[in-house]
Amino acid sequence: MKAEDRRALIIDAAMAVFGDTGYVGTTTDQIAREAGVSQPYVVRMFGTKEKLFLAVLDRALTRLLESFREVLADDAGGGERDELHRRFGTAYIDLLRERGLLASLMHAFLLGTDPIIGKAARCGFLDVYRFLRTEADFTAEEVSEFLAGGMLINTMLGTRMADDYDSDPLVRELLDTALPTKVEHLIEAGRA
Amino acid sequence: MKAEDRRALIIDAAMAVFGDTGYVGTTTDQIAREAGVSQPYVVRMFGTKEKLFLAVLDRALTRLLESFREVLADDAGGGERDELHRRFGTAYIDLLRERGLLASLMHAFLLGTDPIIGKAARCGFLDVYRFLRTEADFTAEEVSEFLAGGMLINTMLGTRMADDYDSDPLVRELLDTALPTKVEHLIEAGRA
DNA sequence: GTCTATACGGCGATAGAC
DNA sequence: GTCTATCGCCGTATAGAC
Repeated sequence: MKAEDRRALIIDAAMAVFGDTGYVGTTTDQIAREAGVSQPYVVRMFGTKEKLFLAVLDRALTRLLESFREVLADDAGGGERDELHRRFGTAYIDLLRERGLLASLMHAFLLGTDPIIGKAARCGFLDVYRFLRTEADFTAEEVSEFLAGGMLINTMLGTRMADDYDSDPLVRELLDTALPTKVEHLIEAGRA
Repeated sequence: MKAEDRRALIIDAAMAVFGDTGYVGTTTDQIAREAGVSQPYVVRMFGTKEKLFLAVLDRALTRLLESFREVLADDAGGGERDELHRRFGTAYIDLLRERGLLASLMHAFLLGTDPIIGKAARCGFLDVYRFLRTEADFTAEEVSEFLAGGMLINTMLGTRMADDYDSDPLVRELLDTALPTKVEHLIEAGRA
């Protein structure tokens, strides 16, 4: 297999595991096993664990903005404002299908004290903010509200709250209210 | 010094450091230095690092609900609904003064895959949800919106976004919009 | 391009003195 | 109640073969 394909494969594996157990809590060995390669090869290919995480972060942000740009392209300024917002919400929820993507993002957002990763995370968050504000023409209040909902979803994902969806009616209410669309994806993601 | 006082002191120190670098990213030695004691003593007093983190989590949740109950007590059902919500928001922002409290909470919320800490985090989150829903009489939608705003604040805290408050006008707009009241506390907290 | 073997450092936890 | 000394493990990274 070519290095480039292997690289993409390892990034996907890393995203999945980083999403589960965070940057510090994940070992390069876990990632290697997930990707079906040896631990030293993972390090060799990316230089350091830190650089691998940065690659995952970059991938996640690229996918996120890609999805959002698609929504914008499909819309083409014709429809109503509320409908557009709803479709951004749906696009976000759909990203839950890509294992570890939003979870890795969220973990990155809590690494602000790390000089390298922290800076990358702030820049990435701002890129999303800038997109919604300028390209999608949200007002500052609209962006804030949209991002807040997103962070609540990410938090629910992080707590694995969906694991208790059936056993606790309060959890059911919480998730049904917090999510803009149906909850199946989150439950899937939570249990994967 | 008595063990009980030392215990409280170490919990405070641990909250500060865990808030900065998370559960896995924090060493018991860092906590010990912050508390001005030896590393083995920290472990000795709490048994394990995990139990120490659980103590910090418990402390944070207790303080949070304490603050909220005060708001409710002061209000006594007299004022308007919106005003009460605003005061809950202010109470939340005030907790940013207690170093590492909200940040440690947020880190706990991303540890859902940990069998022990994850369960505690889910229960804690639900306790807050239950309080707002039943004691404070929020509707499910009101709770969801309130929590979403809180999670956005926590995320901004985690990214240390406030460090760029002066240098980037977009950051300024983001923080000014995302925070229900004035931003000074967060900036303080972000730079402490 | 990918592996095996291994060096090296760091961290949680224990032992035991004072 | 608190410290010093230290063990043992684990994880990243390197060396080098195939």
